[in-house]
Formats: sequence, C-alpha cells, structure tokens
Amino acid sequence: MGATKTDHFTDRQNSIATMIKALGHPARIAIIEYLIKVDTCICGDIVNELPLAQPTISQHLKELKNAGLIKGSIEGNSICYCIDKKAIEKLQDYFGNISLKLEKKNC
Amino acid sequence: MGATKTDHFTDRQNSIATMIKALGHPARIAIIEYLIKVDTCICGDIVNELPLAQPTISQHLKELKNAGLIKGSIEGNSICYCIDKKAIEKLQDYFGNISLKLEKKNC
DNA sequence: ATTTAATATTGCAATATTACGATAAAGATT
DNA sequence: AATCTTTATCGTAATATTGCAATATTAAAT
Repeated sequence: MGATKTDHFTDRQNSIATMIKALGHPARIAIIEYLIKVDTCICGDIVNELPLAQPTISQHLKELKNAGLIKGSIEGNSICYCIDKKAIEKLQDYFGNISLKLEKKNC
Repeated sequence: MGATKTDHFTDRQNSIATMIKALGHPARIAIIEYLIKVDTCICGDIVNELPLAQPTISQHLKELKNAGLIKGSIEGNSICYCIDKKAIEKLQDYFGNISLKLEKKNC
C-alpha cells in the first residue's frame, strides 16, 4: 500500500486534509512565515532565505499553490507569490469551530 | 533523499509542522471529528466507524498521540481516547495569529 | 540575436508513509 | 486455567515525499 484511501472519506474531509497536509512540512511553514514577513516575494528571495536548492523551493511553492494556500502572479520575468488570506481563514475557522465544540465537552 | 531537513529549521517551525502534519490525512481528520462527536471512545469504536483495519487505526491513533493531539487513558482492558484541547487551541492560535498579521497586509 | 535572469520540469536516489495480515500482550470473563 | 476482548507491534508490499543536479522554458537586457 502507501496510497491514502481518499475514496472512503468525505470530500470535505479530504479537502481539509489536503490543505493541512500542505502545511505539514517545516520548509513550507518557513515559506509561509517568510511570506507573512515580507508580504510578497519572488521564488529567488525564498531560495536565498532558506537552506534548500532552487528546485526544492519551487516544488514546495507548487504544493502550497495547489493546496490554495498561496497565489502567484506573473510579474514579467519572475513570479510574485503571496499568501491567500481566504485559505488561512478557512483553517482558522476549522480549528476555531473545533475549539468551540470542545468547550462544552470534558475529558 | 526523502528525509526532511529538520535541522535547518527552527524548533518552533519543526514542532508546529509535526503537529499540523499529523492532521494532514483524511483518516486522522475523520478520527478527530469522530472524537469531537462522541467526546471519548475506545479504538474499537473507531474501527467500527471507519473503513480501515484495526492495525491501521491503531497506527493513526499513535501518530495523533505522538503529535500531542489526543490523549489515551487506560480503562481496564481498553484505552479511552480523547482530544487534547490544548493542542487544538495551539493550532487555533497559530492560524489566528497569521490571520491577524495578514489583515494589515495586502496582496 | 545573444546572453542573462528567474522559474519550472524532469529524472532519480533516499527515505517516509499507508495499509493490512499475522501475531503478541494484557486485562476481563467464564 | 482457558478463553475472549481489546489494543499494540511486527513484517512487508505499494505508494508518496523529499531533495537535488541537470535541463528546459520564458521574459528581460544587452
């Protein structure tokens, strides 16, 4: 095996898991945190910031983009990346809702 | 390769990524959501609920536990699992903080 | 038109993850 | 004590992820 059985879970569960999974790597956390700091930047900036090779950064950016966490707009030669606020809000809502539901419960 | 270069990121980044990563799988999302619904339960209940074999569920529970997202207390023969509120709050805070920082920015 | 700059893609090796059957471990039940 | 119940662990196959060198792509600059 090795393949996640996505067909056995709801679309919503798969969708939120995909989004969360994209953030479940320190390099991608670091990219997001760097983007928070600088607002927008190009791939090369991140390559200079993090100890990973350019293709690796490019791959991580692709994953973040596929998950909807960042947006990239072509700016002549380079691509200007930034965080998609809506995605972060979605995650915030998800965990906020869980917290709310847990308040009433005890364990 | 295939091994994450954890040594190149901060402890905080690695720690939050580990926690988030643990939730980045639909089965574990489903387990957490089931736990929210029933408050506490034993492994067997989850095995009955989800379309995965017992060893697979046990493995997912282990990962959630290692990440600090759930707690398990021995209850005679079985183990009573429940969500660790503090962990969820930590995640909520993390995304809440990001949202806050993003409010001031535009992209 | 050539060269330079910035990203993406390809191909590949190393490692990690997912899933499950078989089995072990440990307390409960008879 | 023997059996049942519940969960964990081991072993293993299939697949996915991570990381990078080499190369391709695309636009800018000369």
